[in-house]
Amino acid sequence: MSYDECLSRRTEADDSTAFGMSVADGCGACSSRGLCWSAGIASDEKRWYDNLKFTRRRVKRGEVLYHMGDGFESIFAVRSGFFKTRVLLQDGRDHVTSFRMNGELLGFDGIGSQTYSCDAIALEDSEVCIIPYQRLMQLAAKVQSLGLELNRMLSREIVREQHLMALLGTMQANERVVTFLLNLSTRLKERHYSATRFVLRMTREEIGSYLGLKLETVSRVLGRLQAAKLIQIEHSKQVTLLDIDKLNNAFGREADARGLTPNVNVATSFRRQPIGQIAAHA
Amino acid sequence: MSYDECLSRRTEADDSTAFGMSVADGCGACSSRGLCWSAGIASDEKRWYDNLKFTRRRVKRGEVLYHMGDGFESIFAVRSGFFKTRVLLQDGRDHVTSFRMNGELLGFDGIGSQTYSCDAIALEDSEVCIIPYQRLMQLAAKVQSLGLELNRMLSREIVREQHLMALLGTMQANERVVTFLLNLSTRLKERHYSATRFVLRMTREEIGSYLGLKLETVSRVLGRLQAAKLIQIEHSKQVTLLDIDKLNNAFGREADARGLTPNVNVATSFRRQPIGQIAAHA
DNA sequence: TTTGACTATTGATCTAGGTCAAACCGATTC
DNA sequence: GAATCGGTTTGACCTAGATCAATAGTCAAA
Repeated sequence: MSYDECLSRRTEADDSTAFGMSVADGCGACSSRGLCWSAGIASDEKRWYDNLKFTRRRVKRGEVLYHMGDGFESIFAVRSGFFKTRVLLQDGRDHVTSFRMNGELLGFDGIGSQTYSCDAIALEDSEVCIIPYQRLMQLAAKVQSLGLELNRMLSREIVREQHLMALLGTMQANERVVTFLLNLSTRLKERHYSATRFVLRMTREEIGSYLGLKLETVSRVLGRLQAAKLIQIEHSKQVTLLDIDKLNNAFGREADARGLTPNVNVATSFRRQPIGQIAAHA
Repeated sequence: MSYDECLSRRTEADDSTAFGMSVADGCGACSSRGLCWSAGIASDEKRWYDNLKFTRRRVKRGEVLYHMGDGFESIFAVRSGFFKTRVLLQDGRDHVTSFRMNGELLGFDGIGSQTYSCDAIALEDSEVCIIPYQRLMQLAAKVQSLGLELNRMLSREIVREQHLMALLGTMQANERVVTFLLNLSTRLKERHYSATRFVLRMTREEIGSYLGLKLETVSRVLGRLQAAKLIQIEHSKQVTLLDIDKLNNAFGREADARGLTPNVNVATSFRRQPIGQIAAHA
């Protein structure tokens, strides 16, 4: 089996539109190119993945990409749109564990138990590439760098979650929200969107769940940041970061590429201050 | 290169004691056998790992196995003893992200960036098997099931952290501590230790850091659990779970094999009650 | 353009858990 | 056996953030 045959699908049957599926152009032509895979792929082996073709699936806003408990078959790469993942607790509580945008991957949680351990839900009309795990691993058996890259991606997800745990375990509400905004900003910038002006795709409640806060608290912190002229919010969703440096110095940090970094580069005395004082200070 | 040669070390030079290193007996003879690897290894391929031999390293209580920022070369399997991992924040705060016992693995966080992203510290005199990542991947290139198993382990770590995030994001202090105790209990039981009577290797502060609580709060919750006759504590460290079912029904759940499960199997009305009332109820 | 369903803001109040401080305890060490 | 030390317990108090409740903005459907 050639590299191509291993993961691409060329038969007419696959070109169906059941569940909104269709065959994508190859990874080589993808606008997310360089975000999903390429980072760690040895350059001399790049040619194999330029020819990859994945089945795509459209997911409407509010629709579920996969459910906790569903049998695991594929991981997914977000082509366009925006997702959240959440774990459900038996008594009805839930917790948002990640937000995923264009070029980011979903479904790693299913590999271990062959069953997804969380829900993935589209927050706006989205499209994903379906990456069948079995076929991916067949290919990895031939292309060493692919297996290594997959390990790296899994490991980075572990580190991302470690940072988020540290955020949940140690940070104040103010810091959490600022860290969240700066992390979004960084990831958008990597995608050549504006780092300072963007739309919050998720509700205050979803932000709160992600950050371990109540929606009212999120709203209040955003209000305070706005009052301090550190950010501006229009129509609840449209955010402008007015002073990234000040935000960074106050609570955040040069957020690194992957995930929320907990390293708060700030004089200790600042950390607990109300936002107004921070703004006044710089 | 044979399977054996790939990972075992037989030369005299390696039999050194620098850094307390020595060559272990093969995995086949290891008392942790079946905890580290075997779960997911296809049975027909088992023979290869029975012959694996890893260099070992002793780590004294309080010593660091690896530091955040150290170059990544190996993952580690705990042979005996007890470890914590923690992430450090620049301003001095830290957060404990896991406790590891016999048969559990350390160092996955280093794969992604080729640099460990946290510290691993022994909480008692311990011994680990050193598993050189490069050689592991060389072997994985030949033994397909090994690569698959590694992915599964990484994925399970992701799920474990998701559960911990849900704990940190949604649970009360009482629930957190009970969940922690039940999780320890489950893991000890898997290792054929007592599920009801065990020693807490970590301080109250470390428990608190892990659970996102202050040490005083941990102490108080433990005190309340004891007053409610759900647990007993001697000399601060020796814990006896007096009624696992009641603990489970109150806050916990049949904790699953890996990691802290957040699924609280409990009537909502219970969740917020002081411990005394819970005990009185059942 | 009105209706209705969400979602977000804002204020008033409450409380779980944090903070501070003192005392205690067991294990060394002098 | 006194002194020291790291860890733990316990009490008194305080506060960040939760809770509860009222209001208002947003958007889509009728």
